[in-house]
Amino acid sequence: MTQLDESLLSGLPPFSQLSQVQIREILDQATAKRYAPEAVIFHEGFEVDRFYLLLDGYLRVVRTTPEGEQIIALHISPGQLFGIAPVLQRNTYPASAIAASESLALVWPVRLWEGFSQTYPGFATESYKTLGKRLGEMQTRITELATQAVDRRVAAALLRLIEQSGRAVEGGVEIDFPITRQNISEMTGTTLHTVSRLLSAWEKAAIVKSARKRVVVTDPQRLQALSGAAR
Amino acid sequence: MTQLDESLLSGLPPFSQLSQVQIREILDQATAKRYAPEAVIFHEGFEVDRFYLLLDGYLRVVRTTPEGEQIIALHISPGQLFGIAPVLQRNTYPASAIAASESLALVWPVRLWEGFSQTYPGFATESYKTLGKRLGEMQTRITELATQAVDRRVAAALLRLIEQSGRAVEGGVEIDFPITRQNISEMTGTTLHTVSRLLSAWEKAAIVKSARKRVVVTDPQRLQALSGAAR
DNA sequence: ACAGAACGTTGACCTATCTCAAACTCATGC
DNA sequence: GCATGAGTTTGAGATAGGTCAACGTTCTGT
Repeated sequence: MTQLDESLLSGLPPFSQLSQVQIREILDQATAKRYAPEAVIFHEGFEVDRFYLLLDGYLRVVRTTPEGEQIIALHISPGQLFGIAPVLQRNTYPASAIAASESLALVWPVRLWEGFSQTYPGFATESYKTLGKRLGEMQTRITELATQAVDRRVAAALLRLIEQSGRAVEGGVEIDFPITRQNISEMTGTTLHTVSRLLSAWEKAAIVKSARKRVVVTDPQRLQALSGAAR
Repeated sequence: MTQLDESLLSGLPPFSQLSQVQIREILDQATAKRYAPEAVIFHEGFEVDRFYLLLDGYLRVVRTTPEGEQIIALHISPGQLFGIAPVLQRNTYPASAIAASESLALVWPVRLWEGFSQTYPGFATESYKTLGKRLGEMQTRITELATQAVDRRVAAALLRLIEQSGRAVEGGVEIDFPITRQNISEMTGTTLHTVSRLLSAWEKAAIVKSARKRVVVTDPQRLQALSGAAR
């Protein structure tokens, strides 16, 4: 196992207030793990035994209905803690995490959580912030699902994706991981067919450009307008 | 201002591990406040300056869309902490709280939060648990909104209501606060018309009995079946 | 006791979106 | 380099549930 470098963590919010020595301690207790696309990192309903930090790649956090339909609760981008169910005093994961692209994460056993939050200033605080953001986002999702038409929801979802995990390419911003029509439909509570039709229409209107598993937003302005943005 | 009695808090989870003396301290810093039905307790987007414990009554936690539509995120029943945005390091409330019935709450200034969580064992932990439950519930809502038909969502919403705030009456369980068709539609992302039609149909089928602002579930079994319950 | 408002019901119609179906296009592994 | 399957596109038809409209019922305040 190669020694991990302190610079991996020093810039990240949960660790930014810590000394080199402290970061070293934290790293020495971590294991680095690599996940292939579509690999399951943890399973909904399973005992919470680890918590994670995503170093590289992207994850989908997914719930599966009794009928086997999936819905994507949120995406995780590099630098974020995830699987932080321990903060909430939960002992099972509320959703599954699946690698959307080749991903690299640090992993700690859950028994270290308590110590980390007590010993390292900012660590607990940052996790709560993360949680607060996610909660807010979920509330927004609920509001959208309850009140907005499909086209708006899809537009809003795409905007959120390029916001959180966009990569500038010539002619626009690309979603930085493989994403299918099906995936997008699972984020917005619709069908892949409807998503396909919308993307086709928007491609004709030069708002997006898409190919198999790839989406580039070329005109965020117009997309924003389509999302019914209130600002 | 009348002196508050320790027994108000001693049975409640956030305080159950505390001594009489500690509970006294906490109470002495609290203000009791009464709210008429439809009174706004705090406003979405406003500066977080207090946190609350509901002693009696029921609240709706509500978000308003730019278009002015409301959606009900959750209900608060007696004994629950609410307005606990400080846990999440937020400085604005993510939603508004509105009294559904005549309600009574204890109120503390937000600056006491830190001290409470550090001084009183179990206080912080319980708030996290509450949060964890709400997060889980929200995820369930999202899943439902994204995948279930309206009748199932309404059935599930009614079941949740009688679960969390049901009162046994002869012939069934009644939702213990005034609730309109409009309210139910705001919980489920539909219209008051559709809710009215569903309730009418279910009344004919002897599953519910309802009157103006009142709903009694007479056959939870059948409602459960309608909700597409997976257990 | 009455007027007005708030809440609820019901019908007719319309349309956004889902379902079903078929065909097309890549990418991958053998 | 070809076959297979995963991902995507597009059409036609069906329908759940929203919209519009009108009316009924119960509560509230004066």
